[in-house]
Amino acid sequence: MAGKKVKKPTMVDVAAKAGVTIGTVSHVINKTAPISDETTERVLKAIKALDYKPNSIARALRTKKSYVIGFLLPDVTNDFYSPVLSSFIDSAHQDGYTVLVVSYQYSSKREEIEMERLADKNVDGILLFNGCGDVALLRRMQAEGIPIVIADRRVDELELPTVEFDNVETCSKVIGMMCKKGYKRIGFLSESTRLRNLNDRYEGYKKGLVENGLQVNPELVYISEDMEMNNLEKGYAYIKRILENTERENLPDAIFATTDLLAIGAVRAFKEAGFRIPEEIGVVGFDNIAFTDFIEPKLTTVEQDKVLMGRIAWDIMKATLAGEEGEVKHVILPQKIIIRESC
Amino acid sequence: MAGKKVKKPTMVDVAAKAGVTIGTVSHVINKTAPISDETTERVLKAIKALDYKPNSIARALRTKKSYVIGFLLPDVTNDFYSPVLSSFIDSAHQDGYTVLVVSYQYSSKREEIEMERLADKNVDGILLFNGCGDVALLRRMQAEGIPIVIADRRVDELELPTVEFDNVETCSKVIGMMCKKGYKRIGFLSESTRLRNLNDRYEGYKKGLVENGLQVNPELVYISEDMEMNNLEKGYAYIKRILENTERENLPDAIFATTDLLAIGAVRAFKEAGFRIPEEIGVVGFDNIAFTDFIEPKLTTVEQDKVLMGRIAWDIMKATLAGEEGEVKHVILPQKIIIRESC
DNA sequence: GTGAAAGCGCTAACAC
DNA sequence: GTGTTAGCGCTTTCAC
Repeated sequence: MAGKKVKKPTMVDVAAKAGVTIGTVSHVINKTAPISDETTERVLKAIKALDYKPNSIARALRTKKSYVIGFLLPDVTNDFYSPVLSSFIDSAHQDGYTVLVVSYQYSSKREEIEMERLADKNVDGILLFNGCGDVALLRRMQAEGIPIVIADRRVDELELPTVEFDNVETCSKVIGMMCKKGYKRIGFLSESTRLRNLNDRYEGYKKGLVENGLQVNPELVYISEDMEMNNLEKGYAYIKRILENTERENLPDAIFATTDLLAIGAVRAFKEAGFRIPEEIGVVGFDNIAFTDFIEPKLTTVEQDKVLMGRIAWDIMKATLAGEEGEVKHVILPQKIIIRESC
Repeated sequence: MAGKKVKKPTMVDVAAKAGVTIGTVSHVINKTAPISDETTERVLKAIKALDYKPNSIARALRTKKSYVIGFLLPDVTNDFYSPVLSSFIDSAHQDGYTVLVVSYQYSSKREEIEMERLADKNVDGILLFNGCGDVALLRRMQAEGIPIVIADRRVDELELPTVEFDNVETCSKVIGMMCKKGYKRIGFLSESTRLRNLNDRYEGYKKGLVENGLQVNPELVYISEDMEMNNLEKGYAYIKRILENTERENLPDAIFATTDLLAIGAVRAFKEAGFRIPEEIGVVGFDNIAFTDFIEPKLTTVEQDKVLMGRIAWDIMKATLAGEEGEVKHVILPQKIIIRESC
């Protein structure tokens, strides 16, 4: 079935048919020299007649531009990353670029390997999404001249353009909001804070407490390193355990969770134990997934505009590609607190 | 910042440094001729010294193989598509291929345009995921010799390899299982059945009823064409409306929903109306998302191995790429009924 | 305005 | 075993 490989027409064929040379054909295609209307017409007609399409590989070899961008991310499946990816692909697309997607599955080793592989594929630029990124490698690639844009993470050591959400600030505001509602013993529920943005949220949490005259109480910091369970179960199991092993007066009066799933799990555990939300315990999640509006009580949470992040990431990439001089761009996107019923 | 473009070493540089010709260099790189150990050594050393990397574009131009596959799907963000994509990328990767991802946002017009664009990008093959696919276009591309594999959809008119889930059979089995539990008025809740696999599920539903001696009752077929709401709200709103407008004896005694989200919405509506599940109303969902195990009662549903689908899709693509003759492959993957508490 | 021709970096057929 | 060389299909400089 394969192999029928009808040889595709090339410029030579078009030139022959139109009675001109390939140089002329190239010029009419790229509008790179003034060609008479009459000749242009003939060439266009030949192109149509043969259904000629320029060979992008040959063009890329000649011009050193492939119009392909590499997008390196931790996991295609993730509800946070995939909308950003999707939006990036769309934006790039509108500018005639196409996107090579590679995932490194949260492995910094794979991340490195894939960075190199992408570079070897001669992509015009690489978007690195939240990698732990070996700084030396990034520096080397930068030196080789391949444009790199970083999303969802800062790289303080390097002059690379970045886009990220304002996690520290937002979380500190969330805590401020919670304090204003009268909560005094605010807990922090999260997966491993080794992930950069989760750690930023932790920083924001602490900052918020301090700014509101509260102390950071290690007993109220619930960080689960368990990688086995999904976040839903994790939040549920964690809170349930706390509820079983803690005196009532030592319990938090509110929980700020770094993920909606975690928060929803926590809500369930609290409800089962007979706590009224938000009266006896306030809960705030993060990300505003569809379920937040559906559970009882509706979850107060933080919304992040992932589509915007994808678009900005592309804008920065485009600017970098165009070789715009001047300041390296660092865009920080705001997040939005959505107040519902749980806090 | 860009533009520093240090000229990368080419084979000529390596050849010069090793004191051989580029042909020899090419041969040691590709092991395409027996080169003496001594020369090989020298070449390798030069390669390392210069940090030479073959230019994939030049190679692609010469060999007509880019080791890039195009993956065209409706939506990167979707929980069904993205795991398949992810698994496909991974598998392809292990064979040295890389994947260009393009989404057509459920628009058959964009689907066509993107197919052509992908072909013009000189990808080695295209995986088309659940498109409505203009048959004429597919036929034309096939004739041009570009390997196409279709996932999640049949194309009866064309000799193209496909992978899909066995929706008809599975759904008919689900209905059989529900009948065996004594349900007699089984409703069907779905989004628009214009989508191929949702329609297949509808066929399976009807087949299951007939096989179990029940009649298809149009009053129990609930298809929502509303595109505004998410499925959670849609399921909830739909069932709520039914509950309000239907006499008790005309209600279904069970619901088979084509999506877990729809089912979860339905469960909520039933519970609010005081129905006991599964005693008074049985509910079955589809897809086995994390929440199914978390709601009350735990949702009976159908699991689909998306990772497997991605892998098989790649296997078929690889075989097609290799130009394997013989039967066009049509792989049909089984789904698995997960019985929990809701039915 | 258009043609001629030199390459982009590589592979592969053919000499020797 | 290794060197030579002809392209792959295109862009682009330079003549005329």
